[in-house]
Amino acid sequence: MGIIRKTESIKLLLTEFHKKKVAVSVTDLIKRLDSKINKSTIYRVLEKLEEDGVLHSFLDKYGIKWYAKCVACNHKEHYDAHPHFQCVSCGKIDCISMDLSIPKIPNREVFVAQTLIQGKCESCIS
Amino acid sequence: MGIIRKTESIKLLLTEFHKKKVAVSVTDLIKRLDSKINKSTIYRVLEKLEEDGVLHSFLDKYGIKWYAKCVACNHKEHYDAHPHFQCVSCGKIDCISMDLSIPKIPNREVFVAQTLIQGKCESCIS
DNA sequence: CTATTATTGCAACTCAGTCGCAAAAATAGA
DNA sequence: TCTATTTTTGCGACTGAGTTGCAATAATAG
Repeated sequence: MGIIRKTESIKLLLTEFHKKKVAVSVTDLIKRLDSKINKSTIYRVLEKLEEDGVLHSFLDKYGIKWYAKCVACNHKEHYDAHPHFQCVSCGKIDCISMDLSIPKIPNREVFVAQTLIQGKCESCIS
Repeated sequence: MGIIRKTESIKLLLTEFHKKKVAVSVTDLIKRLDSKINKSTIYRVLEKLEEDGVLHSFLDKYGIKWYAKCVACNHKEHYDAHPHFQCVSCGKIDCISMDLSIPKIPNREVFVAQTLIQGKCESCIS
């Protein structure tokens, strides 16, 4: 169902994603917005923004949840076909605009494929 | 460094992977071997077997840790280039023997790519 | 402005995974 | 085979991400 009322928490969280082009981890949001929004609220708002196709989520290599702005997603088609890149040095994650074709597998019906690429980002290559 | 001594726990855990070709979640192993091996020991043994290149690990769509037997891995080259397939109905995970090429990305140094494919397995397609 | 309904904060909880430490088990060497 | 050494195990307590129920608060319709 998603967002019905425009609340302060929702505005604050949307601002976080407007000012950053990269993905943001929920744990990071909780730390930074601690004085302003409750942890449960953060989880609940992000969940709704994902339902609305505003954000998409995925887990990093540690199983931590991240969110990023959707560009081509909406609430009908929300497949996150693009891969995510996590820097092993600084931990930062970017959405890579690259359309990895979802592989077909015999005898199985494939819905989604999530790819997490690991390596060093531009700033961390010394 | 990996396994140094052949203990009962190690034998038991190796048996679990010999009799199954599919991946096994740590939580499942803990439930099934509860009376025989302590939870901490299970985590520690699996970690060592991964160091030795006997098993490889990955996280499923819920962030839960799974292990599977390595076929072409060893302690020097341990890249898990193959994708994993998780059935959204029964939760079972298989290693798919398909060599997805690791994508190259401009300005970044890429080490590993992990792909989790989601869909319905043969038994769950109705 | 008020009634209704969605949203929030709070505190307590769940559950996977980790850690320190003393006890037990495996191995090497005599 | 026995003993000393070192690894491995079990235990219990802990950590930290994410969830839940509920009462209080805030947004919206009318």
